[in-house]
Amino acid sequence: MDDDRAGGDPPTDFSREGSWSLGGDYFFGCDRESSILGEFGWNLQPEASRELDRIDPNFARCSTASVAESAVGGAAAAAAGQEVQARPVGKPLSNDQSASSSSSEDVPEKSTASGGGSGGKPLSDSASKVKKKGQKRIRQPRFAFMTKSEVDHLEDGYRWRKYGQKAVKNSPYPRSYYRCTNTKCIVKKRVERSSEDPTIVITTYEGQHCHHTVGFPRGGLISHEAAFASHLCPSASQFYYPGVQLPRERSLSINESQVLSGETGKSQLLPQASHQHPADEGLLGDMVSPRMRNV
DNA sequence: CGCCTTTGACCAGCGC
DNA sequence: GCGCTGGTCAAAGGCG
Repeated sequence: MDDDRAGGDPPTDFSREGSWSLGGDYFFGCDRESSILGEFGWNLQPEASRELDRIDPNFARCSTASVAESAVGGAAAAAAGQEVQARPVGKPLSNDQSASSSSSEDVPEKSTASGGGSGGKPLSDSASKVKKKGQKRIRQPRFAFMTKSEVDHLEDGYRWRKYGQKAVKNSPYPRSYYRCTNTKCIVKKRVERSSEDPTIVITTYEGQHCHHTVGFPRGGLISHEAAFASHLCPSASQFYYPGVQLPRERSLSINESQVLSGETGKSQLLPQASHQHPADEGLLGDMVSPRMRNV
């Protein structure tokens, strides 16, 4: 239940997030994994994938997701030793059309130069920013997942600075916007709670880190630990990756309807690792259902 | 003192 | 064309 907002009833009004919703179903296969992950800055060894396979063959194909997610939330899940339900997600795509409109935004950084960010404004130059008129905001690769946690901001090995918060329509919980504190890094992430299940935190990452994770000044564990944990936490799901278009079949292997209705691969993975540090509560809570969405 | 959070306003994209 | 909503900016305040 929790994990799913059954039937096309997106928790947080994803449907509305045009830009975040899929521009087209993009999944990628294992081949892409590493690259994808790499793009996101989640550098994991191939073993991770294998590890995953070993743990749950069913997810083998989705190892990518697993890895990626694990890099982020998986760690926590693993650490916390909580249940992990993997489930791909995708917004029902409306097909090509939608793809055309919103997906167009993710045009690789070419479009713009200025847009990218270099910038003009002090802090915000990040890539996907709203630049001048006429210039579209550039979307970075994104993926989202749901985590069961009491804390909104889950630690993932990087330092984030909150730069905004907005009330979400149809949800009593606000959505927070974070940006990587590394000046050279343009990664951003959004954090919001499911309106249906407050215990679920929906985190969406955008962009890729161009640096290594860092320790937490304020305490917490470091990336290594998280990464390690991630290996133990195979969560599966599929990635929606804007830049990669996968074969239809693949993208439909777990179709949206399933996803939305929560019927899908709701596999529960029980990470045996409990490498959790007492202070890690904030560390990516318990991954509930990773949802990779395009962007 | 530096960094981070909060918060209101502004702007752009999208749907109707 | 208009209105709504999402996303971002930037000033102010708080905390370590």
